[in-house]
Amino acid sequence: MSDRPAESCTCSALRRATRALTAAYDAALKPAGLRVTQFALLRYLDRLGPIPVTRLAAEAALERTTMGRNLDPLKRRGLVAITPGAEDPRARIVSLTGAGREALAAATPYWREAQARINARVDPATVSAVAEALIAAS
Amino acid sequence: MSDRPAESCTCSALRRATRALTAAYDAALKPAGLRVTQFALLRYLDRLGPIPVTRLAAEAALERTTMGRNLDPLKRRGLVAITPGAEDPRARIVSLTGAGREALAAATPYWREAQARINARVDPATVSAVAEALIAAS
DNA sequence: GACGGATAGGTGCATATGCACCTATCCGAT
DNA sequence: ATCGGATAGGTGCATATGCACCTATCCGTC
Repeated sequence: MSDRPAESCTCSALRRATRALTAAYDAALKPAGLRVTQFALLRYLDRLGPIPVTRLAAEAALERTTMGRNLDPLKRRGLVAITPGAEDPRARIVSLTGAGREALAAATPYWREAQARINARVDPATVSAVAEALIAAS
Repeated sequence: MSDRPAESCTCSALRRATRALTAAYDAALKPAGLRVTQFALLRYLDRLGPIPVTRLAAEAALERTTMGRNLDPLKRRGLVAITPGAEDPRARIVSLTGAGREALAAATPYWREAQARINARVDPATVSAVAEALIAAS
């Protein structure tokens, strides 16, 4: 057991903040039956349209296999559809279903509420700047 | 598929930054055979001394059961020991073993290196401030 | 001393994350 | 036409995270 005040770990501090923030968003989205990760994924699909898994993963800066698995619960609930690519049969094209679009629309007000609550207390531009700087520095 | 530029999700941005930062720290700590979560846990134990799981979880702002499971790989590798509490037999007292102390010491230079690299590029005080503000706002 | 709420912890389940390794297909060079 | 590297994706494994629900023990009150 050491003495001396411990220098705080930048990474652990950020992980902790992310846990707290994720819990807040998840709680806000709970009535819509989505987690913030799932909501973000549906939003990507809405913005990008039908897209292969690997490109979707690149867009979200997620590991390819992670994206594959994150799609599973949405697939199971019928919010996204996965079809083989027309040109390249290896590709799996992910797209929003009607139910997915509805779920996204239903969840968006809850997300906006969470977003507004947080953004009112912490300047979102600052958060963005810090986040981008950390990504660049990593 | 909507048009209009998408307002970026504060939570997703932070999650993404945390993934990147965690990967950087994990890579830095790889020679020491620890992940940043595990390193942070060993550091807590070093600072706090033998401590029951629930209190350790509270210190780290982690869910109690999450802490229990995060201890598993460290337990398996003999870096921490878990003994029943002397006064309260329900309590499980977690403590650093000799091997745990050695692993912590061996990993610390790698952690410092990662910490220095990041802190040189992103002001750690700003990161701390943002992290704390987000925790308070959540 | 017995009862009942509070407290310490564990287990099952589900999601989130990434690595190592595998298969299948594509496509350019020969 | 074929061969070999590149590319799309999946699976197994391990960790990280938290919720719901369970047991065991403690302790104050009667």
